[in-house]
This record gives sequence, C-alpha cells and structure tokens, in this order.
Amino acid sequence: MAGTEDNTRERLLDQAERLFSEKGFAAVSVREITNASQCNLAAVNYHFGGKQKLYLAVFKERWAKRAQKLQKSFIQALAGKQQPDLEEVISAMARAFLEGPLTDSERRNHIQLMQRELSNPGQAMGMIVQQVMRPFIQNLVSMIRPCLSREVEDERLRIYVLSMLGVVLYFFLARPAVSGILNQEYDQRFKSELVSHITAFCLNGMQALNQER
Amino acid sequence: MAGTEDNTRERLLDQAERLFSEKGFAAVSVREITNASQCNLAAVNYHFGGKQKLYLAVFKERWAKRAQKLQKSFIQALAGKQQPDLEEVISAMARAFLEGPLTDSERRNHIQLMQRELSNPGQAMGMIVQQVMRPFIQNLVSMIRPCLSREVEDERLRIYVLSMLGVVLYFFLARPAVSGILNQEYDQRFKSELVSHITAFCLNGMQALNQER
DNA sequence: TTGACATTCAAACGTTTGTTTAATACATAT
DNA sequence: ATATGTATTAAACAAACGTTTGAATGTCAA
Repeated sequence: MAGTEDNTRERLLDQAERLFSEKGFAAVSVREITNASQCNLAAVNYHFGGKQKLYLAVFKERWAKRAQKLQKSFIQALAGKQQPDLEEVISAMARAFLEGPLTDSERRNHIQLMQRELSNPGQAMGMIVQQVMRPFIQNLVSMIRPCLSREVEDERLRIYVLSMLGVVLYFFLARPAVSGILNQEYDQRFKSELVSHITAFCLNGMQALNQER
Repeated sequence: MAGTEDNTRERLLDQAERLFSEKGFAAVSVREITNASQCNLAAVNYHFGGKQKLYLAVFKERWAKRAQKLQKSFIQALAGKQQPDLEEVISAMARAFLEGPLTDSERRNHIQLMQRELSNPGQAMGMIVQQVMRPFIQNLVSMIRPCLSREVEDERLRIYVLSMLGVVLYFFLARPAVSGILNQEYDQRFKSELVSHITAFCLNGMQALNQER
C-alpha cells in the first residue's frame, strides 16, 4: 500500500452512519450497508470485525468528531467576547445545533444517532455522556454562571442547561411530528425562526434562576 | 365462548408493548414476545395476523387509551377552576406526564413508544399526531391564551406549547443520560423537584409571549 | 519474475427470522 | 352423543440474517 485512502472503509462508515441513524441498529442489515456502499458483503467483517463493531466505529470515528466540531463552532461563536451575555450564549447554543457547521444531513444523522443511543443505551452511551455531554454542559454552566444576578448551585444550574438542550433537541428529534402539527416545512426560514424562538423562550426561562426560590 | 376474556390476547399486548417500547420494533422477535407471554409462537398470527399488525394493535388498543387517560387527568386537575392561571396550566401538564395516573412502567412504555414512532415515523405516526397530539396541543393553546396579556397568533402559541412539551418529554426520554449527568436517581423526590423546575422554567419562558417581538 | 501482503469477491455456512400448516384440545349448542 | 366453532399446539416452511471461507485480485519490494 502506501497512501492508500482505504476508500471502502470510509464508504462503509458513511452509509452505516446514515442507515443506523435513519432506522436504528437492529433494523439495518449488513447487506443493506454493503449494497449502499457498493462493496462486497464480507467487507464489514474484514474492515471492522462485525456489524456491532462497525456500529461502535461509527460513534468513535465519526460521531465523536462531529460532536467536537459542533462544540468548537459554539465556542468560536462566542470567542472575542470577554463576557458574553445570556442571550448570546443561548443563541449560540441553539445555532450550533440548528444551523451549525454541519450539513443538513450530517446534522440529522448526528442528532438522531445520539438520541437513539441516549434513549436506548448501548455500548456507546458511556462515551457520549462522559466525553461529550458532560464537558459540553459544564462548559455551558461556566459561561452562564457569570450572567446571573445571584449565586446558584452547580446542580441546579445543570438542570436548567439540560432544559434548554431539551428544547433544542426536541425540535429536531420530533421533526416529522413538529412539521405535521405546525404545517411547516423545515426550511431555512423556519430554522432561523426556531433559533430566535428558542432563544427567547430559554432566555426568559433562565430568569427563574434570578428569582427567589 | 361467551364471556371469554381471551387472556392470551391481552398477555400478548402487554408483553409486546413492553418489549417494543424497550427495544424497538425490529429488535424484538415474535418468539421473544410469545415466550414472555407464555403462549405458543403461532398465537401472534392467530390473534393479530402478524408482527406488524400486533405493533399497530398495541398503539390502537393500548397506547391510545393511555393517552386519553393522561389527557383526562390533565383536564381533571384543572377542573373547577373557571380561569386557571398560567402556572396552574403548566404545572398540571408537567404533572400529567411525570406523576400522572399511570404507573412508572406504564409511563415509561407510553412515552418511549411515542418517541420511537415520532422520530422514526411508521404506520402509527399519523394516528398519534392527528388523534392525540393535535387535540392536546390545541387544548393547551386554548387554556393558555386567556392567561396572556396580549393577542398572539395561533401558530406562534403552538410553537411555545411544543417547547414546553419538549422540555417535559426530553427529561423523560434522555432519562438514562440525565441520571448520568446529574448523578441523580429518578425517584419520587427527584420527579417532584423536576415538576417544579419545569413549571418555573416554562412559566418564565412563556413570558416571552407577553413582550414586544 | 518472484514473493509477500492487503483487499475484494462469490459462495456457502449455520442460525434466526416471520409465517403457515395440520392436528389436537376444549367448550358450548343441538 | 354429536356437531360446531374457537383456541392452542408442535412442526415445518422459505427467506433473510451475520459470519466464515478460500480463491482471485491488485500492489509494491526484492
């Protein structure tokens, strides 16, 4: 070999990510993946050692990097501002998930894959929580704390951050249902409308932290 | 026959609901269901006509009734009050989902089953949206509208209601992840803490509707 | 050219899948 | 008792599943 780009392996990861995110692990067959990747059936076992290990490889080699990219774009959006206010933080978070650095299909794959693993914990869940979600939430917590007018315990603040993430992710997750209920397509116009709605809703929601308990 | 209670059919629906909600449609085999139901393999085809039709029967004969029960308990909680204020409406909604009339396992099955269908639309999705979600959301909209200090278009109000539902459902959905991140068990104490948090967060969030655009 | 290595391929492996079949058991009505 | 319709059973079905195999490629160094 030499500078072999191992194209088959990459194609397998591409299609596996897409299909697993669309249908879930059990509903996708190895033959479906290899057909979509235009390679031989045995390629999955040759390159990854089995279907289950391919699923894990998708998370380790694709999902984790997307998550980093997403968080980088969030941090980037707030760079330069010494002390971003609450609205800027929330808007940057919503934007990272809804309009961030990923393409539309990348975004859909990414979030649906995460959701499947979070609500149906498999072998990748530990990695997601510890290496991605925990740091990201702690990051948000430390950016939000200076914006508040009173002291708040870490745990209470984390629940509020989770609530905001819940709003953002749910609009994504239940996308087909949301479209059906609102009679709205998920086009660019609707997405930026969503960002400003979410920002307003969460910005006000966080004000509960500034009130007496 | 006569007053045959058709016990096998009921057991099949019970176990199918549990297993489908825990693992998803594709990951559950007919043999797994019939073993858990302590009946013969052919019973699924005899009573329902196939695995797919059993899945639909779970939604029609079990899920839909649970959803009605849930909405009834929400309406009941607000009965008597001629003009419930916003906090009462929101708190009743959160309580209906988190502490409502269902047992813990019923609740988990119910919400996870809905979520699977909403993010992975199958044949039951249309029924869920049109017969359950749309009416429930419209119900919430008409209860919330009188609480606002300014006129708001229907569509804008619906987005806000969806946001509140998002918060509630996400805390349920990502339950394993939430527990992992907060180091909290989902016991009774934490649930009622969640209800008051969600109420506070959403109550403030809805205030955005009372502000200038 | 030869040898060694990495990759692809068609074919087959043994299981498990959803579904069907035909026989049996059981209750009720005639 | 006999007939009738419902429910359950063990056994078998073809199809699809994940995985393995061994031969056929292609590639680069010696």
